[in-house]
Amino acid sequence: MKTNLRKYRFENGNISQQKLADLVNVSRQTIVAIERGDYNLSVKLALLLADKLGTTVEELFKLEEKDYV
Amino acid sequence: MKTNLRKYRFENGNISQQKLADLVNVSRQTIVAIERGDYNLSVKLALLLADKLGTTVEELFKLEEKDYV
DNA sequence: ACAAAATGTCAAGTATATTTGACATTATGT
DNA sequence: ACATAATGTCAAATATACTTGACATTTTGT
Repeated sequence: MKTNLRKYRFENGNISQQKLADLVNVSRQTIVAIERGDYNLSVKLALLLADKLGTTVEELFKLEEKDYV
Repeated sequence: MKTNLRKYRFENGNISQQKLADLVNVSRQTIVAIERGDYNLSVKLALLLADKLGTTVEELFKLEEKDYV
């Protein structure tokens, strides 16, 4: 699964990892892990992130070939 | 988090839990748990379900008041 | 140049998503 | 009425999301 969380984090207020983490109530390490990719976060967190960054889950996280069954 | 997976499952080809489970490669129990609600599935599975049911994650899963920080 | 903020990364612990198996109940088709 | 498919539910095991803490490196502002 690919993500452009980092891109949206910069484009949307240029917010720090820590600040974003606080906004959605997770640890900074979780944000780091998500940005690093290959991290299958929960849909609730994905919805919160999309909400705070003013976008959609589909825009923030994209399935790759290997993800489809 | 609220879900209308069940509604979409019926409206979209009237597919059985087992068949949907097979489509996204999880066990039927996982589908049951998701439909029962209060189940925080992974975003990858959410994206797959939305894809197979021809809708979006946002349409399939909605945050509730208590989910917002 | 210096201090402070932001980021990268490792490791160990806790919470919970997902699986497997099994059985009971309810719906559906013939 | 009967067989089969679909669903509800429980319990135990495994995989993994997420946390906490700690330290090093890089970036940014003055």
